[in-house]
Amino acid sequence: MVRYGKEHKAETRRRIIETAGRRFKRDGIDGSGVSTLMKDAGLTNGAFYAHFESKDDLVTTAIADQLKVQAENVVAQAAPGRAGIEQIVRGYLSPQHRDNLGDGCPNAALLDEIGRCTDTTRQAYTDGVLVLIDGIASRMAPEAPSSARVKALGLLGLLAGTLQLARALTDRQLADALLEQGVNNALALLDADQRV
Amino acid sequence: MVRYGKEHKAETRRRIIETAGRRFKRDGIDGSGVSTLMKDAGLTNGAFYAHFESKDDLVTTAIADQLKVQAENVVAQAAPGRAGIEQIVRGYLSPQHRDNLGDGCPNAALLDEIGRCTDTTRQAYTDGVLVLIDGIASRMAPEAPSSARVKALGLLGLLAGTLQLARALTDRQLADALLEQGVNNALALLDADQRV
DNA sequence: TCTATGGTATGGCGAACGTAATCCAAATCG
DNA sequence: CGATTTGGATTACGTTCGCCATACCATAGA
Repeated sequence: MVRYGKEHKAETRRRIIETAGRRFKRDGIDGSGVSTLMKDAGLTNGAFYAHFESKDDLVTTAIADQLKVQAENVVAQAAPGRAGIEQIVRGYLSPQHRDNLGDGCPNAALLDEIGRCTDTTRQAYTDGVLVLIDGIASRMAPEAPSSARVKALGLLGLLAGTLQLARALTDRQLADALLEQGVNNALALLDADQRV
Repeated sequence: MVRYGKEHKAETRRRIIETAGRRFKRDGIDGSGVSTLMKDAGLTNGAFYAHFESKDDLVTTAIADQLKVQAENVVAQAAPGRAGIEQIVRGYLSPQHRDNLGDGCPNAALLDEIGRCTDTTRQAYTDGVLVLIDGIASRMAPEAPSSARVKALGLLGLLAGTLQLARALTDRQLADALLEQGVNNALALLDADQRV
């Protein structure tokens, strides 16, 4: 077994990606400096460029990683079919998720900032989100028509936007009510979809 | 009496607020420096602090202004009742709006960043968005039950999230399809609401 | 002309990204 | 098994750019 070899560097790289993902979600991409990101990983800023070409390189990698993890969680943890979707929706639009930026959905935390990123980053985002989307779509329409993907994207837009709005409001009661409304909206769309 | 006339300074301030609103929406809050913001207004950075206490002060003011203008546009331009809502929804989830950051909705452009702002800024956002929301709510349920406000917030969340998602995707055809799906979703919610 | 006012020009200070020069521990080889 | 090599990490630095402040100037009204 290699002791110092490839595993060491790969593990360090992984740690940077994971802690950076959390930091980006909490403080934003522009709001997170390289030296802070490295301190989060227990390193100093100079080591950064042995792992990534640039901050943008890390941003792209971290976003892809966040979406991958989220997709795995969806696939692994949620029940199949409509029951799984309802489970996902209720967990997503919960006060716990609203109040936990770091462990939460990267879409809700970063979506408008991602829209301003480089094409490379947005491409990685697009690829990553489609994997997540397919995990959701398979539960919305098991027969999987081509429109299922678009419907799942529509659902994700609703979820992310509602959560962002709940996070931005200072009135917590109103934010709570909005989350409930969001759950009702999401479920209503699913039911309307099945009726057609 | 005042030398330059009150109008002059007030007009300069207004110009800064308006150009800053556009810049924030295009480049983000963290992505916009004070000297850039002032250059946009045709001034140099030093003059900034004759008009605002700090960048945060401008951020708060600009967000409030953006929401005020948006609320006025909604009230002024959209027809009353359900027809007005449909008009708003179709305009909001249009490719034109998606491709025009600077003139677009401040919620879609800045929502997740606003969630990370100071309490003061978030309070100003909350106050401002509620005015906008009431303009929408009055068209959703003319009898105006207390839940109309929450329903309108739910709709705004759907609209903003869907538009953000459409902006982040690199696949334009998919983004177009998502916008259409968003329109259908929004209208379905309105109809479901009326049936109850 | 005198003075208040709005704006410019300039600068301090810190943080940002990125690049070395150096260090130290593990891996390899004679 | 000791010397050498390798490579990940540290420290330090350069440059740029961020926010914020102030000394000065130009203008317009009294």
